[in-house]
Amino acid sequence: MGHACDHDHDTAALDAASVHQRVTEAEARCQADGERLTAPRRRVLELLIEAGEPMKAYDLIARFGEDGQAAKPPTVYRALEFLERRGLAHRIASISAYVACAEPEADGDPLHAAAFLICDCCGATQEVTGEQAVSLTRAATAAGSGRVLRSAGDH
Amino acid sequence: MGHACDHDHDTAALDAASVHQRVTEAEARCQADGERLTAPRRRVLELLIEAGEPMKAYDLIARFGEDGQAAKPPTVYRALEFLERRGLAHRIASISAYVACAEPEADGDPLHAAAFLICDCCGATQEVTGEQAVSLTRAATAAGSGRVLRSAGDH
DNA sequence: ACTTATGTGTTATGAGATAACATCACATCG
DNA sequence: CGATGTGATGTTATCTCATAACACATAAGT
Repeated sequence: MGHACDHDHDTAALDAASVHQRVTEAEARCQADGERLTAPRRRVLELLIEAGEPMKAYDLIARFGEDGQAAKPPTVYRALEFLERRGLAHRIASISAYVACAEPEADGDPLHAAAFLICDCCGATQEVTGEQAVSLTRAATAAGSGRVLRSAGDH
Repeated sequence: MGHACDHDHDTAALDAASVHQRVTEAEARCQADGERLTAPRRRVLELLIEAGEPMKAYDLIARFGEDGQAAKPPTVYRALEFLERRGLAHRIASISAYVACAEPEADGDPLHAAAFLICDCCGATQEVTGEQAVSLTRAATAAGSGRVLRSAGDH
């Protein structure tokens, strides 16, 4: 998901401490819900948060091991499935990529609706939720200035 | 995309004559725009209209030949790319499927925004456009009664 | 007719995702 | 403590989805 354009997006680059903090918060939320943020799940979440942008599954697979060792696909796909279930990550089907949720605790429901503004020229994304998503969807459609992907969770 | 549930969706099953009519209309629109609805493109559009529901690319590939002969993947993918470009079909990334556009002439822009209500239990879909899409997106999100996928064309 | 655009046919391969099965960790209960 | 059930992991293999690359054909424009 490399950027290759001259304009700017407000990318929230995270330092190591912030990444660790967000992972720890996620762990606390899982424990509170009686779920286990196990090692591979934690590792995948960490990679997603570090990246700060959508990542391809096979990039996660390649980066999984501490020493540059790749993981086996099911390891990462299962972790992603868990993270999605817990509302900690989203799959963006239109670009076959995965991204850490920007606001895991935005509302009571962890499976909150999410929308993504995806820059057509460089792939940068921004997540929005709730009513904001609806109005941004409308605005983006009117402007034709990008793709908007919106998906609600299963019932 | 087989249905396997007991409830009903208003599926607009089309007879052969209606299919033919819609293909002919599409052809007329293409000619008017200086585009060519060539044989493979026409065939793929016909398959999509006949189906009346989203179809997987490889199902189209399998059904492509008149005599049960499969097509080669690029043949169908190229046709789909064309149909999408002309606003005659949509790709539904969340389920990796393709569907004939329900209202190719809904507005001036052939690349109109489209939204799909996808039944989580049987996969039945319904396309909506324009402002209706926005309000249905809102409603479906609130109800949690399905997936909503919305995408605007490139600029 | 010549040339350029665009579309097609074909082979091969890349990218994304999951099925199936064995094994392991852990909580719970007898 | 040990048995048992449940959920998570590791591993192999395979499946589905999609496109690259190249040769050939068929318009459309001059």
